[in-house]
Amino acid sequence: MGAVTVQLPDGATREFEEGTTASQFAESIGPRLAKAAVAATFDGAEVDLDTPLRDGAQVSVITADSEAGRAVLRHSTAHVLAQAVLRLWPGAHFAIGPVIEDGFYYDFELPGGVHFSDDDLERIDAAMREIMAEDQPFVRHEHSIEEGLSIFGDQPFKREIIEAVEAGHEEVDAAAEGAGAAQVSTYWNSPTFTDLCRGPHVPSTSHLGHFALMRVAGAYWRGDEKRQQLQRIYGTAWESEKALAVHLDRLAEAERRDHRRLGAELDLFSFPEEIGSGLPVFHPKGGTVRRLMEDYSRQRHEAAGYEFVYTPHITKAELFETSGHLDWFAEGMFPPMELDGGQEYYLKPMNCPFHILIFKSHQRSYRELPMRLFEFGSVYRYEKSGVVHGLTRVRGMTQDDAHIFCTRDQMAHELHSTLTFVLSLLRDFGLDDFFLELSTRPEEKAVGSVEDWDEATEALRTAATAMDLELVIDEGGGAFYGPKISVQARDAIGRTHQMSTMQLDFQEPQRFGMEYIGADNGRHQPVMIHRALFGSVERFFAILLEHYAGAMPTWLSPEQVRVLAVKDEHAAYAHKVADRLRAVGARVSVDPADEHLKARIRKAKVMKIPYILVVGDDDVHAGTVGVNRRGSNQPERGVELMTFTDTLEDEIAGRRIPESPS
RNA sequence: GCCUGGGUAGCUCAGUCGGUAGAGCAACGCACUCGUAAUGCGUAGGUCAGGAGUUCGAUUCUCCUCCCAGGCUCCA
Repeated sequence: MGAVTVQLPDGATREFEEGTTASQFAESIGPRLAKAAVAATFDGAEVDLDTPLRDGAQVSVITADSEAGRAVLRHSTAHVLAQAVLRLWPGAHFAIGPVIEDGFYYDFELPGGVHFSDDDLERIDAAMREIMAEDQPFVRHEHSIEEGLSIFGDQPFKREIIEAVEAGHEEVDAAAEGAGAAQVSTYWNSPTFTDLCRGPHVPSTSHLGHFALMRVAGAYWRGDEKRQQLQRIYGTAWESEKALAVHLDRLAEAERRDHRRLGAELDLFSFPEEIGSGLPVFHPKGGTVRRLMEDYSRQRHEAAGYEFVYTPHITKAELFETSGHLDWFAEGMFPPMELDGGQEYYLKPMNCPFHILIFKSHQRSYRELPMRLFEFGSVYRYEKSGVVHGLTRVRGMTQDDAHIFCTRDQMAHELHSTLTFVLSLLRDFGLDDFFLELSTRPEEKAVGSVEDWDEATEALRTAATAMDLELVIDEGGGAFYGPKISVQARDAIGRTHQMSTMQLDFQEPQRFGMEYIGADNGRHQPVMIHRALFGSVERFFAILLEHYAGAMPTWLSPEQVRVLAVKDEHAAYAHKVADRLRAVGARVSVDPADEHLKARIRKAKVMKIPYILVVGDDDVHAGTVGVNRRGSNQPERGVELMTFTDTLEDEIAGRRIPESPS
C-alpha cells in the first residue's frame, strides 16, 4: 500500500494510506467534523466524500452549515424530489434541478400533460421522506456522451442538455447539470433512478430531511417564453430543523411586513377593482404620508438647484417617434387613442421628451447650464397582466423625475453631486445601507455609437467609484439610450431594493436636435442626465412601509399623537393638550372615553401611532400627560406637557429615524 | 402573456355531494366612566367577483371576462 500526502486548510500536511476517502479524512480529524461533512474540496474543486484522497492536494471538508454545504444538501434534496415525482408519476420527464438562494427547484413535464396541484406537494413530500428513510446511496458514474444519451433515452430534456454540450453550446449551464465536453456524470440512487449531475452529493439520502416543499409554478423550458412550459416545484432545505424553522420564520416576517397587507391594515391605500389592475388609490392616511414624502423631496430639490415643471399626461405619437420610445418601448405603452380625425395620442410612459421640449422652447445659452428640471410626473406603462404587484409594479405611477441638461465639461461634476444628493436624501428617509450597480450597454437594444456609450459608462463609473460604496457591474442592463447607475438599498430585514437610477443620455439630445450657444458663440449639444431618486413614489412608499414594518418615523406618520381621556370629565383637558400639540404642527387626534381605556390603547397600538397620551385626574391637576411610546409597553406617567411638546417638536423637525425600525 | 391556486359581510375565513348562507373582528345602538394592548348585550350588513350556459332550481356544475396571490417571461 502506498501513501498519499495532503495539505489541510491550516497549511499542515498529513499522510494517509492510499485509498483513504475524504470521509475517512474528516473522521481522522474529528467525529464532529465527520458528522457534519457533506462533501469535500480537493484543490478547490468539490468532490463527494467517498472520493479517495489525491496525493499533494489541498483538502478541506464541506460541512452542512456552510453556504457550500447547504448547496450540496439542496442539490441532493432536489434529486430526491425528482425521484419522488418519478415514483408517483411514472413516465414523467425531468429537466433541471438547480440550487437557488435559500433552496432549490426542479422542473418536470408530467405524462399526458398533467399538472401538479397544491395537494400534490403533500404526496411528493411524503414520498421524499420515504426515499430518505430508505437511505439510498448517491453513486457517481462517468460516461461517454453516447452512453449518456443512451441512459437518458426516455428523458428528452436530459438528452437535450447533453446534446447542447456536444454541439458546443451553453457549456456553463450544462456543466452544472453534469454534462461536459467529453463526458457526462451521473448519480445513481436506485435501480429506478439516475440523474445527470455534476455533484457533489451527500453520501446517501438519509443525510437529508430538513426540507420543505414551498410551491408549484409554471416555468418555461430554458427560460424561453416561446418554448414549452414545465411544472416547477420550489423547495428549501437546511442543515437542521432549527435552521429550517429560522428560514420559515423569516418568510413569515416578510409576510407580516408586506406593504399590501400593511396598506390595508393601516388604511393607507387600495386597488379598487373598478379602476383596474395596477392602479392604486391613496386614502387620507396614505395620502398624508405621500404628501410628506413629496414635500420633503421638493424642499431638498429646490435647495439643490432644481426648477419645477409640469407636463401633460398624453401627447401626440410624434413625440415618442422622435424620442425613439415607439421603436424601443412600444410594448410597454398603452395603445394609442385616435383623436381629431386620425391623430394618435399616447399616454406617456416617461417624462423626458416633455422636459426636452421645455429646454427647446427657446434658444439656450451655456450660461443657463446646468439646467435641472424636476417634476413629480405621472406615467402610465402597460405592464403585462402577470407582473403587476402591489405598489412596486403598477400601471400608473408618479416618478420624482428630473432631467439635467449640461455641457460635457459639467457632466462629471453633475453626476458626482447628483449621486451625493441621492444618498443624502435616502438617508433622511432612514435607508443607509447601500451599494451601487452600473448597468452597461445592452447588446440587443441600444441606440448610438459604441464610443458614446463607452464615454458615458466611464463617466458613471468615475462618479460611482467616488462614493466609496460597493460597486456591482450589471453587464448589458442599461436602457436603450444610455448606461445607468442604480442605488440599491438593503432594508431592515436584509432585502435589497433598486432605488434611485441615474442615466446618462447622449441620444435624446441628438434625436431632438437640442443645442445651446457656447461661450465660443458656436452651437453645441447638451448632455442629458435622467434621474429619479425614489424611482416611483409608489414603489418608494412600499419599500419604506416594509422597511419600517408600518411604523413610519414620527415625521412621516399620518397620525403622530392620539390623546386618550381616562374619563369623560377629562375630555376638555385632552382637547387642550391636542390643541397645544397642533400648535407646533403635530397631527393629533383625541379619543373620547366611549370605550374602555385598554381597548383604546390597543386600537392606537395596532394603528402604530408613535405616541399615545393618556390623561386623567392627576394630569389635569398637574398639567402633565402619560406618555405611551410606540415600541414600548412601559408608559411614562406625569410628563410635563411642555416637555413632551418640546421633545415631539424636536423629533419631527429633526426628521428623526427610530434606532431600530420594527 | 403563460402555469398553478384563489375571489363568500368592511377585514380574516367557514360552508353549500345543486334547494339563494355562517363565525370572529370591524361598524352602528344601549349599558359600563374605566390610569396603559380587546367590557357586556343588542342591531344591521351579502345579486356568494361579473356575464352566459346546463337545470324545475346555480353561490355550488360548465364556459367566458375581470381581479388577486405565487412563479415563469418581462422590468424602460
